[in-house]
Amino acid sequence: MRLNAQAIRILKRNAGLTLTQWRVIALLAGTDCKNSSDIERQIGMDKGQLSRTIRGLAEAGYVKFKTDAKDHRKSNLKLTAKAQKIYDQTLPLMRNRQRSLFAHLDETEIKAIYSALEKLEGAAQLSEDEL
Amino acid sequence: MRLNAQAIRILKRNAGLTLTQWRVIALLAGTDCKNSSDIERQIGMDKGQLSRTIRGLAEAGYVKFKTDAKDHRKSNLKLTAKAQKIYDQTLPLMRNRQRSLFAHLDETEIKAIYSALEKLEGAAQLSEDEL
DNA sequence: AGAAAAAAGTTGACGTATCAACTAATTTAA
DNA sequence: TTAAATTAGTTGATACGTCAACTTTTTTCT
Repeated sequence: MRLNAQAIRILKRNAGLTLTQWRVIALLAGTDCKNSSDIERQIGMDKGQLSRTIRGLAEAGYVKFKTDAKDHRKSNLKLTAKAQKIYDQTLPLMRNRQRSLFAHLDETEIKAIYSALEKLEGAAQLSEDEL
Repeated sequence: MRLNAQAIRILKRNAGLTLTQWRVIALLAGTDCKNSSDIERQIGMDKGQLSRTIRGLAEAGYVKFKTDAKDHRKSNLKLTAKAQKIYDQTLPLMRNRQRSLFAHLDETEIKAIYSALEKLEGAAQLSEDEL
């Protein structure tokens, strides 16, 4: 989407990260998400893509993972210091962008968008049989 | 996007087409677009993807193309009878879907969405320097 | 306890979006 | 008229989104 083009450039130039890499790092840094499934639940991202993204982050030295002691299916993720540093540096940039994007919309518009998108998603989930 | 999931299923099941293939066929059938650049201008689709989509359509026997007599860079596209038939069969299905999607939104919401998306696109095009 | 179901992750496949470099043909402008 | 710029289209690369099949481990149910 064009809407993300700016974010993508910022991330690439300032952090050397892709958008999905950023999202994962941001969730690990800023929420209590600990493993792949937590992230999946939080943002509804595909398991498969998540798996590959995390592997990429691990290979690039941004996360380490260790199998959960109690549930051997899970592996708990932890950001490295390197990742934490980049996160701290990059977050303000992303916040600014977010602000400047939504600065052009008034409250009504923002509400309308969210409500309309919700309805559209709902309608989009009807099965074809009902058409 | 999830919003397209339904369209994708309809196209796959009823026409054996992908979404981009459908879009190209629909433009060739329903507008005066004649070549790749026309389509590009009409829906802002990427040249490269367009080129590959058209090649795919040609290989599947949906379009034929012939170099323009006056401008040898252009190739004029023409739907085959096969494509035209599928288009005629599929258009009603897609129209129904479109209607049922937007049926859930009132006039105000639709306007708000369009206006908000326009503003967002505008804001998204500012260069990072202005942040 | 043992079978069946569910959850966590991995991997493969395909489609879509975007950017960039490139060739060939045409237009423009010096 | 010739050199430079533009336009049409192709090809390669990378990222993203979604679906499906599969393994391993845990939970549920009887």
